[in-house]
Amino acid sequence: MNYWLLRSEPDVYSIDDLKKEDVGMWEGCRNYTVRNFLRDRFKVGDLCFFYHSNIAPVGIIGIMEVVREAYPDPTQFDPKSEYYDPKADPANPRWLVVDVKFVKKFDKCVELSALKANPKLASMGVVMKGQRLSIMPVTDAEWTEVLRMTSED
DNA sequence: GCCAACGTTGGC
DNA sequence: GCCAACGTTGGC
Repeated sequence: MNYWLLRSEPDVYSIDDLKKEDVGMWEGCRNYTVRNFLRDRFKVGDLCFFYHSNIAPVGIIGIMEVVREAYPDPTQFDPKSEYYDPKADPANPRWLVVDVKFVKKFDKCVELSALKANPKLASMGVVMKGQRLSIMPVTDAEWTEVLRMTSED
């Protein structure tokens, strides 16, 4: 199984929104690298960090689990959606989603500044400059280390 | 709101 | 297939 980090702006979709729904569709990814992760590497049972971007505090706020593997993102065909893609072909969809289930919300956000300050996480995608993917793989070691940080004071 | 960095597009 | 221009992202 794999570990992932999924970014979302809480304005658009927050961990509290996911908690309310319990199972949510991770919609709106419009990047081919991310699409390929979803298509090729996301498996049921994979665990994901939920990362809040753009609004303070920026950082990892909880955990979710993949409960359904990749299928076509319905928003690409919906002209009313902000994710509508006029070039998307229903016979050969470009964009995919997975379903994720709420697992837990951390008592305290593991902030980006704390991630950056931890030398063990120096190679973690999210702390690296210019790394803008909304979905990134997380290594076993990084996963364990971030979890350890949630129990720090 | 700014800016750096990167992905995507389109002309050639 | 290259590459410049443009758009978008995300942290601050």
